[in-house]
Amino acid sequence: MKTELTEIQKKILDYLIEQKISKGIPPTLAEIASHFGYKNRATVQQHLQAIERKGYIKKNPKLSRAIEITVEDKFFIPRPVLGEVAAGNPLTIYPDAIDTVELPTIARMPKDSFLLKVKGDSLKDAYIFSGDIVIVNPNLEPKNGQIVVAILDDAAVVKRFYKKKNEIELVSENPDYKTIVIDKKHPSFKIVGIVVGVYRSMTKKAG
Amino acid sequence: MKTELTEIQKKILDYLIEQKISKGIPPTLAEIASHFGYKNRATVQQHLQAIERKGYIKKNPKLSRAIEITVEDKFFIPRPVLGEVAAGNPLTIYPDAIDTVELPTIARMPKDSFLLKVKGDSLKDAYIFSGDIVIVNPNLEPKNGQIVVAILDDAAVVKRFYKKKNEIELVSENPDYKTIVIDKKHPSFKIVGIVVGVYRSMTKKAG
DNA sequence: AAGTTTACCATACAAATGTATGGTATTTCA
DNA sequence: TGAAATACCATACATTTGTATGGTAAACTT
Repeated sequence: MKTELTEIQKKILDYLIEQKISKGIPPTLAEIASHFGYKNRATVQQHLQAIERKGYIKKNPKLSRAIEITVEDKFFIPRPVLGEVAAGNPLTIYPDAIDTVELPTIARMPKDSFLLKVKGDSLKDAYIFSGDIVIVNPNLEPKNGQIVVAILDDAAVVKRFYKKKNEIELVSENPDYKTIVIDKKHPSFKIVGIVVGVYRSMTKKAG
Repeated sequence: MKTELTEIQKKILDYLIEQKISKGIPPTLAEIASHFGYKNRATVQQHLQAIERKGYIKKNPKLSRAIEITVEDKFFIPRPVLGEVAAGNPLTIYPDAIDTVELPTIARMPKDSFLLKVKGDSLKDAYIFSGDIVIVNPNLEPKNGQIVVAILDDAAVVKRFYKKKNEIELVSENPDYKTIVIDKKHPSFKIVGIVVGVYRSMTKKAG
């Protein structure tokens, strides 16, 4: 049976998965060491041996970058959904996770991103629908035309973003909803982040 | 602009793509050399330089296995499209053959599921669009109404599945496309898997 | 109190790896 | 006919890489 990983081992495994997905190739020992600030590769080597002993990875001896990740269930990674966000009219973000989705690893977002569940159909024409999960990155500067999550008077909306001279426009793709225009100095307005991906699970609805 | 690759260069690029998809990591020079029967790595080295010069790959100097494939559409190898394959084929019957997916050469992603990129808009009303990536599970029995990936005479389609008495119906959500009806005994028909999720990256299009 | 696991460090070394350089033969093209 | 591109070969070399070995210190069992 699989033993539990220690915190550090977990972090290293996470890094392996992240690198494999984002860069396409697993890192070398040296790269892992450098990322975690280790002064030599032997430290990493020993951690990998521990992780392998516990059955989470498999190493192909002598070959470079030949770390195989054997926790295949990890194809879907459970992630907390932080709240619901309105595509139509504003809705509140809950402080705690309201749900969990199993996100495919391809959709694996940079660490700083989070998930929100979309309610409403105002982004219909941008191909985002009620029930979809949007992946939000809070650390990107919004560019005109991008879809953003914004907070307006304590409620969150998903809209297309346009910066004008003195104000910001939040546009719905669906003509049924009016464009929101906000003065740049509006006190309770804040861009939460940019929608970098959309995921929808099909397993429930079978019709 | 990109220059044409020679036959051998093409074969090497194909091998790079195949390895990247099946093994997860690009091969080393030595591995390529051994696969093609070259006696030394310098030969491969020169071919890679040529391929890079022509813009199909990018190499990260000094790092092992650091071959980046820059022709990203090639990540999914296009399979013949129903309509085009046609030329005398019985398949020309189905006029909506334009709707296809591109199958990865070796769809051997993590154990259970693999990814397909959707081309065409026949599933528009099921909220799946051209460019979306669908996650396919080959180990589930298709139920009526579920969206499946099927192979029909060397081309792959994504459609909603309905089992009738003697035949199988593959229905497009988009009324522009006609329903495909296949006899259950059709020799070259095969269900590849069930679509369990849809993912779309928003990072590229910015308006 | 003694043993084990975890978490690092340092040094050492053979093999793997990418790269540089120079050479030969064939084909392609102006 | 001659230059250029292609397709190989061989040798050489500095790094990179994986791995082995030995050591220290803290934390956690038993």
